[in-house]
Amino acid sequence: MAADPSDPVRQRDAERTRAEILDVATSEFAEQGYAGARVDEIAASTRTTKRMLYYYFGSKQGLYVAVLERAYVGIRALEQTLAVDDLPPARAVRALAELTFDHHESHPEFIRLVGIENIHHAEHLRTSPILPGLANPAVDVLGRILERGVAAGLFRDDVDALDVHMMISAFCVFRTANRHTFQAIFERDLLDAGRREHYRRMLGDLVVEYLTAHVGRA
Amino acid sequence: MAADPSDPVRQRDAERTRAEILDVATSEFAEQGYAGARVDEIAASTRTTKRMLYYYFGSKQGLYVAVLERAYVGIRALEQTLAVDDLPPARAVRALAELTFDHHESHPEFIRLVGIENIHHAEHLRTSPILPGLANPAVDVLGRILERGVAAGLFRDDVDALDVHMMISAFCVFRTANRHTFQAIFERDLLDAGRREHYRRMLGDLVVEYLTAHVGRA
DNA sequence: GGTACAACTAACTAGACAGTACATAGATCG
DNA sequence: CGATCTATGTACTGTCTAGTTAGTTGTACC
Repeated sequence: MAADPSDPVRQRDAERTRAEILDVATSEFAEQGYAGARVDEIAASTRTTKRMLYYYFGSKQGLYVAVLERAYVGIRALEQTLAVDDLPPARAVRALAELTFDHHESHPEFIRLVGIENIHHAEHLRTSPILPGLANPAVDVLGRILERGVAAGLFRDDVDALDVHMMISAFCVFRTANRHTFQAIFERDLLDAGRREHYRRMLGDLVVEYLTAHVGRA
Repeated sequence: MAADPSDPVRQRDAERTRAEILDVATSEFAEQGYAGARVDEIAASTRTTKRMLYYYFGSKQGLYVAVLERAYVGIRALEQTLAVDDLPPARAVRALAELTFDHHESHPEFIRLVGIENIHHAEHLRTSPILPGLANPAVDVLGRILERGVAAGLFRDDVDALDVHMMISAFCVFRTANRHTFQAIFERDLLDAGRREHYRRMLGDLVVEYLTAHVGRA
């Protein structure tokens, strides 16, 4: 539906047009994959035309990279709201894990984009000037929590922040990313609302039990 | 390279041709995704022509479903070799987790196919007449181990086999599936040979510590 | 040794797709 | 109130791509 006829006085607004294209492109790429997404389809779902898409983003790939960048930047901004430095270590890891859990659950399109990007060996992510160097608040916070936990003799010391981040991500990403094959094969919907608390606690237990195992005993 | 000229006497062999097409299609689909894979490209990497591909599989989608079916059937067959019923429960779960770990590490194209299938909401998997009903040896074995563990008072009783299977899969799938974005962002190769044992032990610890946490104490 | 069917090939086509040439209209500022 | 630049729209194109048409050749069996 290009050029909405119910809006006869077409206002110019570069930022709005850009943002609208990015919104539509995000869901189209997340839904269809990079190769499966259609530039014409994205343009048609916009109040503007395909020409604008090339005007602002240069190419299909340019648009895709812009979508990826915006998605990552948004998540990193959210991670920065983390304030768990006064919680005891075990409580803090659990809080962080649960924040990741909640975030991934409410941003399935981000998870899908990451999955798609992995299919393409992260080649687009790598070509982005900003993405590879983006700061990682969650991992930094995790690093400080682990330090405190190890210093207090509560946590094991043979893992680093990246390992624990990987554990948490793996659980949360799988639940969203592999939902469909899991349901088709096992007839269990991992995102069923009734199971949500179960999995949330399971993740927290998993991480905390692992970190505190056999420490101070034996 | 259709019609290899170094083989002047072209032998007819339906099974070989079929299998060769499936081999090539498996890597092409795993590498490029469903929409990104090119039928011409698959045909060109075969000793036969595109027409044969349609002769045997009807359509691009038919070929893709056949690839998926063969991949799943292969894995299920491998899972059936599991024999851990005489090991003590904790040892048995660890063995099963490590088998999944090893398997996923050595079959990245299967992991990729599953990821691709999830992008498409498992619609192809669902249309397959055999895939949704395929038996699941790993989950059955896991169920028996958990029963033994709970009965012996060693394991917690608030998880079922599917939950534990999910935990194990999540860890193993993430390591392979998200390898590229993880490396691009954190500069750590999750499949680095030097880290392999670390992650293998980490997975075993994770699952066993979780299952045995607070049981028989408190 | 002929016939019938399965296995196979080459060349083609219609439609889809990313990308573009060219024209024009709103905003901004003198 | 005109010059100029930014934003926008229409209509088009060359190429790629899944799928097909119209056959030919090997092989098993009578």
